[in-house]
Amino acid sequence: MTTVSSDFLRIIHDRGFVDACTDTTALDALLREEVVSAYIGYDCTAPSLHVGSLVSIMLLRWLQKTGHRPIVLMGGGTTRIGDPTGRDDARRLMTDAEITANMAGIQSVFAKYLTFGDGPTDARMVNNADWLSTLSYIPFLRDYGRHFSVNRMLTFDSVRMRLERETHMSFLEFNYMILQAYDFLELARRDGIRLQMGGADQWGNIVNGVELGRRCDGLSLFGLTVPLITSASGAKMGKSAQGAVWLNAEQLSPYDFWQFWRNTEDADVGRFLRLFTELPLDEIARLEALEGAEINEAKKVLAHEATTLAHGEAAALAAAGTARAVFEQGGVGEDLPTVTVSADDLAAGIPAPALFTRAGLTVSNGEAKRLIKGGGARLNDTVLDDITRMVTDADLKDGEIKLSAGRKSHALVRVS
RNA sequence: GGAGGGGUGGUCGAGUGGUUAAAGGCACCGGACUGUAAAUCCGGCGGGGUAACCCUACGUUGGUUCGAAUCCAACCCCCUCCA
Repeated sequence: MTTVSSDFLRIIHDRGFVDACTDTTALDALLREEVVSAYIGYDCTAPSLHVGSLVSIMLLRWLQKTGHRPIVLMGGGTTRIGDPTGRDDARRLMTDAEITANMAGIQSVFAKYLTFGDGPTDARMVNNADWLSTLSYIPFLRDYGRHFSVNRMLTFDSVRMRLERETHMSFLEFNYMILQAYDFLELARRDGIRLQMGGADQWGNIVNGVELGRRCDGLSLFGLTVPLITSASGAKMGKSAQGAVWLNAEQLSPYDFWQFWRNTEDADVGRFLRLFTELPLDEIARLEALEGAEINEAKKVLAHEATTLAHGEAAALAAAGTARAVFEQGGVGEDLPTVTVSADDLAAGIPAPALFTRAGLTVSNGEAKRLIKGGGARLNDTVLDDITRMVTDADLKDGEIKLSAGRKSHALVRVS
């Protein structure tokens, strides 16, 4: 491994953030000399970001902590094109209204991880719709299109994969990499941004931007990618019992977020502690050395630290408290998902499968019945084996009813 | 524009007139074993119904037939070759 001496590169190397860099030595020198502005682009394809993006967010956080300036680029313009990277079919074109709504959700995530403002190392947020949507076709082609070799573009993974698999790729999508490259040039011109970072799958797009900067303006730009994070058993990271692991509390409760980290595979604990927490490396080394059931302590630390960053310490402690009550004492906790039913409904009796669905533990009555038949459903911690069972106010214990789907998913029913 | 191939469930991929809600794999959800881990094994895996059963589904729309994912027609889209 290359020896680096700048704080930023040293830390991110040691913590396992670096997949590839266009010129480590020169970037290291630059980082020692001046405050470097670096950006990462995020497309607005969903109303929040999920843990897949968290590695890059932590990277921006370290950048800021080591005295540099992080720039968050919202892909308001490029999202209208659709990045073909890693996909073998075109994205559904999104409406401007969807993109705008998604952008608002994504912006709120960054406020928790970065300090925004006007100071030299304060983070800033920019939107590429500001310059992309006003481009004129002919001038753009003459000024920038001539720097792109189609022969070369065809060799990039994102395009080659489509060609090899013989799946359709529209000219619209083909242009994505050109626009992303142009973003880098535009940001370099506007704000002197020198470095673009991103996921390993963005390598080709990033290199295009570095080269465009050199060809057009003789700029010395840099690219750095972080590895795609998969779990030790090979699965793409980011699934919880409720689906994707979103970073917004509205999409995924802090309790479920905490649970996601608590359920990390043993083999991933050390790596995840380095990537997703800011604990000192010697402390992490101690935690990951724990054996057998002891390593659960390390998972709790991971859950606490990661949840504190995303949702604040109070939410992390509350989640831990609920988890302790539910898993270690077999009780209930305030953070469990709650559904309220009317007193009349409950007095009349609610079929158990319907109640499981209303509580969000199952998505349909059929699934709830299957859960019951399979022995995975519990009512107040007692296995429920009758799909015709009616749940009534007689089932209330201390004013609530605890429903469980499997060992890990629980919900509370209360009367309004 | 011409010729040929193809569009199947979350995904990959079988299936060419009836027991096909559609083989198999993956993903996912339960159960057992555990440590709220991994691996392994078992079960489930469109919707509604206690059930009998009903509804929806194999690119789209029509048609043939007692009966269609399977046959026919038109249309849409993708791939390959030719011009």
